[in-house]
Amino acid sequence: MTTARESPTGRRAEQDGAAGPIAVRRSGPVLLAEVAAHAGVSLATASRVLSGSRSVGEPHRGRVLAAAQELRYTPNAQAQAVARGASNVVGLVIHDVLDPYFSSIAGGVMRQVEERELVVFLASTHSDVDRELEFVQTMRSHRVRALIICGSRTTDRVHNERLAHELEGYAAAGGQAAVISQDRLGTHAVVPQNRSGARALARELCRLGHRRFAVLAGPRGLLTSRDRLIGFREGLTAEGVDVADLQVLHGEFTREGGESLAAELIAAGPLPTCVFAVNDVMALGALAAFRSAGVRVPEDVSLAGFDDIAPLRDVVPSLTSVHLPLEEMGARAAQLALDTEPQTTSQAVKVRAEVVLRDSTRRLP
Amino acid sequence: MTTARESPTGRRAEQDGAAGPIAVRRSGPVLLAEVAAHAGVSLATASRVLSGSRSVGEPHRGRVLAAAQELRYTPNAQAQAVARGASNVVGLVIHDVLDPYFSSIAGGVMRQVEERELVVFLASTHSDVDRELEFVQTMRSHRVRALIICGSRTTDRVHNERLAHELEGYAAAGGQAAVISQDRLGTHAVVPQNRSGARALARELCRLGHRRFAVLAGPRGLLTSRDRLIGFREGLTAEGVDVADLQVLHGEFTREGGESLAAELIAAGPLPTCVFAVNDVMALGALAAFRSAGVRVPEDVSLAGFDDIAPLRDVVPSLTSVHLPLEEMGARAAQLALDTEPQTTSQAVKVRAEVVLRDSTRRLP
DNA sequence: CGCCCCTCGGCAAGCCCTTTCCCGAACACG
DNA sequence: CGTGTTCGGGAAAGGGCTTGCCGAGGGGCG
Repeated sequence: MTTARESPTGRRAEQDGAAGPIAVRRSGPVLLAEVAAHAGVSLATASRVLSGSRSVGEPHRGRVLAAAQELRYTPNAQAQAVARGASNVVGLVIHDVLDPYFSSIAGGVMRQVEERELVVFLASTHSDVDRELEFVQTMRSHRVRALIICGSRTTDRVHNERLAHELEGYAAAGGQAAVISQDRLGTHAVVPQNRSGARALARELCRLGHRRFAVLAGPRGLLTSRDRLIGFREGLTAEGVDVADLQVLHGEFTREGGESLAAELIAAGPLPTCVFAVNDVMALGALAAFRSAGVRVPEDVSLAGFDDIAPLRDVVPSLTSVHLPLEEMGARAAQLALDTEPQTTSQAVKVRAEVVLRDSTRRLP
Repeated sequence: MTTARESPTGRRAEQDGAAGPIAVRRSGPVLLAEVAAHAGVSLATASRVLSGSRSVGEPHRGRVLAAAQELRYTPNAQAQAVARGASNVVGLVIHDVLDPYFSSIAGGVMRQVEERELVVFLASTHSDVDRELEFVQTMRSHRVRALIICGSRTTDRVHNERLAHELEGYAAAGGQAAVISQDRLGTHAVVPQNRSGARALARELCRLGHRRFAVLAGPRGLLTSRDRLIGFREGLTAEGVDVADLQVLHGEFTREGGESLAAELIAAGPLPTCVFAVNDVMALGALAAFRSAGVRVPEDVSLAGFDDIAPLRDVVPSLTSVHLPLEEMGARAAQLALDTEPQTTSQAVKVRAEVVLRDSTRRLP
């Protein structure tokens, strides 16, 4: 022991002779070369022992291992990635970790990633399309082996094209990408059945006797919101409800959005018998708004959401929603990106949406 | 003026003889050398233009930029990190993304990280101490510039020592670390006032007239749980409540844990007037258990938690808890790790905990 | 007993960048 | 017109690691 510091790895410090205010730094990480020297073998041998790329005879093997342990050697993963030409990191781009929808998906992705002993780069866009683009760049620059993007498709043509372009660039550079909630990007895709889910929900609500509805929708440009709205309309029509009467309010895709839209709805006059918030986060906001306005759910108005996010478990009244297997969606996307051979044609996985009727929607007499 | 075409930067495929814009789409990322060749300048010049490390004359500058754009060049961040000897990634180790406590903290960390244009490696240990250790290794191996660990200290001496050892190794290799909820590890630390927060809570509950309490605690070895329990006891004592009567049940630090402990409590016989769950996730579990057993909160029993996690907003009755500024804690930890000069003595930040009385705890007549 | 093949170390040439060093050209000034 | 000073560009030396290739030794087999 105690020899750890004397390794003669001369840096370029020798040049400036005595004049150098720079001390003998040698404080950085331990190098493979030092391990090799310590063990009295060549660099190559040390490398082979530690990365197990080829068998190495016992005497040397043991010495290298011992040296590595003693010196507390940690391989430089960056350098390894460069040398091997392949990294073991996965990129994950979501809107926001704080949103249970995204954190559930992230959870699913991470499970898969961990199983394969990879690491994940997490980036959150906070719903900013430019940041999304930027992150694809970043991830590509880090040469992530797989990239999973969980955004929401918009009608913004320019952005869609740019994104597709970036992803194509990423794929051309040899990466695998999977996108959740978006297709037509030339990558693997995991897409929930927004439309048919909403349609089924409309049907169930109609069967409970509802005829007058309001929809709290997200921004107009958001396809997820739009699909759900369209599906809901279709469902109503199929049940013989006149969709001309349907009140549709557009707002932010957030809790605050739901809250203010619900407030608006209350202010606007007589409530419909049932309100459909196109996602659960908005539904929770709406629930809060109703509660603080003294509107009882479901007695005064029924309320349904979409996604079936985790925090719903603890809400009273329990919220009717359309269940999406969020973790599974994340996991599936990760599998697509990680287990598919590059160059394979991209797959699109449809995820089933299932209506779950709970206490927030009552049967009308 | 030489045509500068002589650059023999041939790639491994040099089959198409003279001239011409590059047509052969070699798979894999575009290299800096290709950009340089395309622009007709040297590698060094291209590098300087793209990383802005030194001024480059306009004619060349423009050509390099154009070439990079045309070829869709993306620098290899890994190689850059190796060459520069510094990476721009931050490691974040938490227990579980799905747990709102951790995702809030993660949110705070990410905000700071994003502001600085860095990226984060996220790892979740699922409360497995060995994985925690392993991840510190991994992060170190990736040479993350800063490492933030958000675990919970246990009484497991061996593990604590190992962790301290790993972190010391990380620091010795030049990294900055900050730990949330743990101190004495020789790193920066952000620690909530668990004990005094619980003490204050106990006081408030006593002032509401409660005298008979039960505590739903986490695993015995978890210091976070233990500190809160101790603080709670202290608070009770200060208010003249005999802690010998205190029922303490230990279980998992999760929703299920809270749920089954509450069920146990119910089964055990007459309920105390107030139950303190040492964290909110457990409190939510307990609430569910009470509800399904027909025990009304707060009429039949008062319930208080700790942490004030986000989903609490939508729970009825609104839950009394001890507020911790979770996002801020994450942000603070990130700041400590990112803005402090290496070699500085490590700082410990105490985070204030504040009792928030809500509807789940009623005043006794 | 000789041959061949197989195992295992080591050298050195990569991987893709950055950065230092150095030199020629361009500019200012006396 | 010479000299000093930028300034900009190229070549080459790293940065820490992997790996193709060669050669030396050792065993199995004919």
